Amino acid sequence: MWLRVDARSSEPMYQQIVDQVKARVAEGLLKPGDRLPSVRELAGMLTINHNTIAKAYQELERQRVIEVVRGRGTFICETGQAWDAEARRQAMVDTMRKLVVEAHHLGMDETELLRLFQRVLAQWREQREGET
Amino acid sequence: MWLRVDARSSEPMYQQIVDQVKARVAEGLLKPGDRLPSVRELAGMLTINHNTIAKAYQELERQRVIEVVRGRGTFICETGQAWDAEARRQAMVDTMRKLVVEAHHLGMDETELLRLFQRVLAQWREQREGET
DNA sequence: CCGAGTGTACCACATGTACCGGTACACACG
DNA sequence: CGTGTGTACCGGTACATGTGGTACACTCGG
Repeated sequence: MWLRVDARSSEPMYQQIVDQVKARVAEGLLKPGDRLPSVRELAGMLTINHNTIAKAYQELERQRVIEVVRGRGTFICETGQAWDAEARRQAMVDTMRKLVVEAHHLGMDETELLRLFQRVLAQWREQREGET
Repeated sequence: MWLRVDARSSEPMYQQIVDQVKARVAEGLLKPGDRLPSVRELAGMLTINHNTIAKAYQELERQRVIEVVRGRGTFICETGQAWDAEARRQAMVDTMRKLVVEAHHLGMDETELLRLFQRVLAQWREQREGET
């Protein structure tokens, strides 16, 4: 199974689902048109309430990751269709700024920070190619 | 004044204080040995409760950003003394991974993402040099 | 020594919100 | 109509946040 949730995590279960689905899409394991399990089906698999799944799906739909068709199911949709792209891009910049500050407090050089980021990018590329 | 808090922000006020102090330190506007206002003094300036300031200071002390001397005040201490450096470094890696996923969903290439990060770094360096 | 100023440790309380579950409803398809 | 889909609503629990107040321990200068 490509989905796992931990009820004891500090991160809420619905958020874990959101993150994992987004990651699978980014990795290419979930492609546009693919259908996700129904809320009750997935709830049964994970033995949690279907409302928790529904909340995750609603968030994913808000982010234009999935498309919901009442009575039929939910499907992965094309990427790059985000309506709030500019706001989310700005949020990424804010996150990066915080990374720079945090790096400084950990005694990391700017060069080290950049190298770390490049390493994360490289690992991502490896994993993505390995699973495809 | 180098500190501003917004009570209506989704981010708690004590967290805003923590982030801003850390940013000022990283920028070099606050240097090791500099003294912060007392909890009651800063509370008066921002017209919020002293307990909120105390919470921010405790968090800053936990992260080894400031040093507390009972009866004297709080002072910026040297950087690179973090005790949980490894855990915080790992948290940075997790943040970077999420950035990669988010970039993909916004239709950003890995090259674009890297360039954006480099630009943030460059802006940071400019601002830091301009204010010093 | 005393007092003012410092951070700290409590407490009680109100507020808002996140989280999750149960139930019932609305829609699509065959 | 029945089954399967997502959705809306309500409620309970828990937690985070912020406030106000009080008291305590410490440092320093008078």
